Amino acid sequence: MRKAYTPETAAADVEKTLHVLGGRWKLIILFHLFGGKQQRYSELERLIPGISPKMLAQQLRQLEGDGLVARKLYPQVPPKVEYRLTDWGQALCPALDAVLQWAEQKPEAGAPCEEAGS
Amino acid sequence: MRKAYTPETAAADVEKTLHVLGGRWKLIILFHLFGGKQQRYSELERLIPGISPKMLAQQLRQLEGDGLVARKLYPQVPPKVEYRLTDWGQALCPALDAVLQWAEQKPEAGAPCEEAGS
DNA sequence: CGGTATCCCCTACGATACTG
DNA sequence: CAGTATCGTAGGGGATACCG
Repeated sequence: MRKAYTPETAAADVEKTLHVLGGRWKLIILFHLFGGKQQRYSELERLIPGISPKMLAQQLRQLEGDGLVARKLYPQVPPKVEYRLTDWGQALCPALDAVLQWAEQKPEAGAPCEEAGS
Repeated sequence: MRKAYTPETAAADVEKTLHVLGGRWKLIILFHLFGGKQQRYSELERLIPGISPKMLAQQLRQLEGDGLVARKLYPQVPPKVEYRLTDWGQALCPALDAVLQWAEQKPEAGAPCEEAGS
């Protein structure tokens, strides 16, 4: 059974969730990891033009801390680190798809739907 | 047929969409309008403790500009304004529900799922 | 009643230099 | 290779006062 939501609790829960995705680069990182892809730190840096090492590391740490991304360190020299999605992180995909589908439904600015009704 | 997405375009589209919901109070406002509810400005102010008139007006303007909320002005004195969701705004509900369902799936911190696998 | 206008602050973000 | 440390900035948000 689902939780019972009031406007406040529902909003707070969604807000907390969106905060997890709220970083400037997090979605880009996630989309580079969807589908079971594993990427090294330097690979992500290359795939995401414009990101600074500080931001990449920070966003990855936060995603890791929030349980979306798993970090695998190979104890060798030179160091090697791979990032992948956790099961839960991968499970984000359908939810984001729902968001995208909603965005695609947006009526054009000049569409007669909303204006006609009033 | 759905659009074709690369990691960049998908991330950018989701980002744009989440930006629409990104204000500090927007989700709270939306959840107070879901289900066809109409609310006056002062009613929203009362329903949302802590919000300042500036923020309420600003967030409503942005939601209106993004096409989620419709503003209905009754030209009378004293003035009366009612806010409701557009059809598209109401259609957000299932997408947010998908997000909430995903959030509810989050495994507990100590759960053995992720640790055991590696 | 239903808002603006103004001022201040804080945090996310960016650039750059450096390190185990 | 895979990161930290440090400094600087922009704008989103909060408190308050005022207006048609």
